[in-house]
Amino acid sequence: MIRKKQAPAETRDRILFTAETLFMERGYAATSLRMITAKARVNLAAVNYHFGSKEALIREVFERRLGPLNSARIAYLDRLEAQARGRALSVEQIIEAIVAPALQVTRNPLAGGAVFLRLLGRAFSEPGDTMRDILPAQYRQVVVRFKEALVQALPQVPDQELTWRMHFMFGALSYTMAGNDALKLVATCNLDGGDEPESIIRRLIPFLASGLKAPLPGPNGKRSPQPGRIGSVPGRKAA
Amino acid sequence: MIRKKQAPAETRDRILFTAETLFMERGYAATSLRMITAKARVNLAAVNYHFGSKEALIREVFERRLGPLNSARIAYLDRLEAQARGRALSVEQIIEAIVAPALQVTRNPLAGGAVFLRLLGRAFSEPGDTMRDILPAQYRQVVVRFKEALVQALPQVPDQELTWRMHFMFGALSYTMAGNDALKLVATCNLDGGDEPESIIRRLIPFLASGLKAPLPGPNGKRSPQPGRIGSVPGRKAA
DNA sequence: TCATGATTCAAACGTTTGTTTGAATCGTTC
DNA sequence: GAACGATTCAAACAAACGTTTGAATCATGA
Repeated sequence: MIRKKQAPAETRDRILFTAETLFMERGYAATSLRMITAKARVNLAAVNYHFGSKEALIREVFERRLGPLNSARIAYLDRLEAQARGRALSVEQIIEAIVAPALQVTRNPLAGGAVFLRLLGRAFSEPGDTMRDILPAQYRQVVVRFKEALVQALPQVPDQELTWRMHFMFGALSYTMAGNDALKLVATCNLDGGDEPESIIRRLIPFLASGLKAPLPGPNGKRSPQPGRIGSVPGRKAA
Repeated sequence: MIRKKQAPAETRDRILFTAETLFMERGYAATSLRMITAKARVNLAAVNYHFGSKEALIREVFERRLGPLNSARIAYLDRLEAQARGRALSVEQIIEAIVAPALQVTRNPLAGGAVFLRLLGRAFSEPGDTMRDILPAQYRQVVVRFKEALVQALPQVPDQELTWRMHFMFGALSYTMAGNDALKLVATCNLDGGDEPESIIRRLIPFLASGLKAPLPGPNGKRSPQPGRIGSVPGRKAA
């Protein structure tokens, strides 16, 4: 007994799931609605019927995943702070509140699995007007909340410096989540067994924590520890 | 007296320059040849005449910039090692050899300026077969060379751990170079005067150096300093 | 001055794009 | 079982895509 019609709302979900994968594999602009509907085995017009347009589809792909993920991050941080009872959290704990919910996503295929995280990592460097609207709206709350926590944990780091270090952290984070193929480039040694999400994160947290806690350039911020102008050619005549 | 024909090879260069900008602003797949030729004020067929195809154009855009940049990085590292006369370089020096040539590119509009670096940062997370061929070929030499240098500078870090830390470093680096608009996201404070390339790099180097030099998880690498399984929910019942 | 090769140009090529249409088909309710 | 809104379907739409063509135009050396 084969069903000729799928269950209601099943077409919608299958489009979302397939689009998520294809956007990750080939990018937004390079993925056509015909690829999505063919792979999802739904009619071409179903996308415009259920979502209205291609842009509305990609927006939906992100919002249904990013909302819960970022809410989990904030909830994780809330619980840590409640446990600390007023004492400042460690930098490692704060970073853990960012990456642990993401790790849980990779463990749960129903929440998007690793596919969505790779898509998310790529979205951060995808240009175009589409992402410029979606990401800031979804992330503003998280950024403000974690910035406050980091100010508590690192009171000696000036505000502007901390903002940049958070920027660097999000860079390494989104790049790592993208599971970039350029990784194979760096891998001059075999990474056997060390590339599961959990072990990656165990390596990433100390790296980021040390970066955030890096010593400041100088007491007054005027001079840099290394002498000379950065970018100037080191003594050619000495060689 | 207006010239009706441009100087030879001027059309070629104008296509390269305009394509570089548009690929940066809108991405590869979302940029059409008609946009490029219209903005460059050349004929549509000029692209296929001078380059053969759209894919050959993007390849040319990258290769003419990336080759010199990576050669400069290796030359910079060579000079530092010659100056050191057998002594191991500091991690900060090695990182400087990576970012300083990039900084010089931003100072020289003829070498691509900041436009190419933003394009490059985005290319690392752009999917598709096109980039999968170009980037590894252009970067293999650099990666091997700098890995050797970092092994010297950080003999206590295991090979596999160092590979991952280099991966994180390239992540933060390419993300920063992309000058991502998500930066505005993190900026809850004003970054007045602190966003020139030079001052960004002065902040980036200590961050990355501290990350690379981060303490190892444990003497045998079995246990993590923070107790408990990462990703597990911190005591809900305690809150 | 004329012939030659390189380059530019307008126009068209065949595909593919996102979107729309109107009829067919479904599950549900009366 | 008839009627209904919701959904699916094949087909077509105009627009934009990368590419090709053949004639026009250029710079150059004989």
